[in-house]
Amino acid sequence: MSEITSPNLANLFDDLPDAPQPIYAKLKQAISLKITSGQWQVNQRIPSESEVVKALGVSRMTVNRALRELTAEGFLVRHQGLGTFVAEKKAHSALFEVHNIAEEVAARGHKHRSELLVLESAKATVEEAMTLGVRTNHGIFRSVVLHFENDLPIQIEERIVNANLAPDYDKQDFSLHTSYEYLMSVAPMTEGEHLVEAILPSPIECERLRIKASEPCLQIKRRTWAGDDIVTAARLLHPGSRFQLFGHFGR
Amino acid sequence: MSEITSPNLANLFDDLPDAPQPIYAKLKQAISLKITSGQWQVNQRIPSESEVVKALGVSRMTVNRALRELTAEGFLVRHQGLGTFVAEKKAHSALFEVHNIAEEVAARGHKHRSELLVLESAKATVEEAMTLGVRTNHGIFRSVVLHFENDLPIQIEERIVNANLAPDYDKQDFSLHTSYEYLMSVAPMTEGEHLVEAILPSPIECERLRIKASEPCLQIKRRTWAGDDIVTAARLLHPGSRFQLFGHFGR
DNA sequence: ACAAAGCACCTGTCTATACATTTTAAACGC
DNA sequence: GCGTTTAAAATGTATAGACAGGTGCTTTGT
Repeated sequence: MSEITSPNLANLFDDLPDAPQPIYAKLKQAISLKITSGQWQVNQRIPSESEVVKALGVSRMTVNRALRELTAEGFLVRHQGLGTFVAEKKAHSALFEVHNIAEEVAARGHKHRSELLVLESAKATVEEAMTLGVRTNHGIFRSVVLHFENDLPIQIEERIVNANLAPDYDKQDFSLHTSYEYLMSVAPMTEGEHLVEAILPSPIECERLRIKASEPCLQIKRRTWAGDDIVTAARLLHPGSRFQLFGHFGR
Repeated sequence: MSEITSPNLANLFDDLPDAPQPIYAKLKQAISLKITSGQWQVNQRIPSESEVVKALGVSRMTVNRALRELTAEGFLVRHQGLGTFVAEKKAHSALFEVHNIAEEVAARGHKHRSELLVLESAKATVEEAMTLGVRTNHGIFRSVVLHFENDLPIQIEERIVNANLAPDYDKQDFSLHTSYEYLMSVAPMTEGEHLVEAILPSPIECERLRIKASEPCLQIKRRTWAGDDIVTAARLLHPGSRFQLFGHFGR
């Protein structure tokens, strides 16, 4: 609850595809985009319901529904009498925080850094197109990043990115933000799937992770979509001795 | 969409604590109770919004909110023009189906069988009480079951069960139903958490799973609650070469 | 000066109404 | 009898209005 002033609302609906969808859905999308793109910072106060009503000429109940659902999804925190604020944690990491390893490491009070090992642009091979689950001959980016927690390797992140949706992926400075953060800003994910396995990594990977050849690793393969388009396919490799997944479900 | 008739609504608010809470919340609680208690079966049609309005004298928007949120939470499925139905799948298995390995094996068209290795009744040790997260000196059951898929070991299921909630756990025939199925029938879970790790199993476990000592395994530790009471804590061990977890998330 | 009351603003909920869209079934025309 | 139209019912969304309750600032009273 640091900021009290509310951001401008004139450009709320910018950069939004004008696919026919309900007002509340457009509002949700616009607001979550503001948040994931970083235009609205964590703990910043966002416009009140009545402000949005006045600015956009919609009903308060419609705004209320959008804000309520975004709150349930973890984007926002609301306080009666005070206002609505951008939430600390991310919605989709309610189950698996590994989306953004930098954030998770920071949450444990540890130091995070990363090394960019590979970053290249290419036409997708047949195999990569299969992995992405898209029609062939898409332009793609491929990146490999090694993440550290307190200078100990914690994750190898291998990623194929749909160049159509993230045209500037190769121009990013991944020491400033993770690839996940950049991808969320240009193509916020709406769906995803992951596959979790226990494997023995390759010798090269063992070396990079500084582990013995016999140490099992958690491998998470994940594909994420924005609408109907696949955004990225990632393979995350964690040393079993330094990492575990935590999940919670409840009715 | 099998049943067309709607269940009775007179007793909707029975068995509900009359803590001061909003109408929509009471409705949600009452309906989810009908479902988890089995009074409303899967795929059964539930009363329409207007029926609830007439029966309970509340606004349709209030009913709509309750049903909409329960749908988002996976309890219900709604079809415009048709009605509202009890959802097929359990909410918590949307991510991890390993709750019921027998069902999952059957879904793959394979043969499932299991061997009961250990089944004993005891007072909880301090360590077990810690694992269960309850006050000490609870009566518990402990079981170890080996599950096979097509006669190949696929899971070691080690489990501690709260005897207060499942008093007849030791009298079950686990060749007829899995422990998960029995526990769901006597104490339907409302919450759970799991911890996923890649580990190297012990020599005994390697022998039971018929794997080499160097083969990594996926270990899932899971605790589940029914209301405020913990029901069971389980440790599930899967050979990495024969098993992977699949999850899906979407907005 | 200081405490109390008042007030503005915010979220939370509930209601009543309206219209759109989808589906099924009944009524109708031939 | 068969295809078409129509109507009813259900969900989906949007609006306007009302009141409750929480928070913080301002005004008022002493």
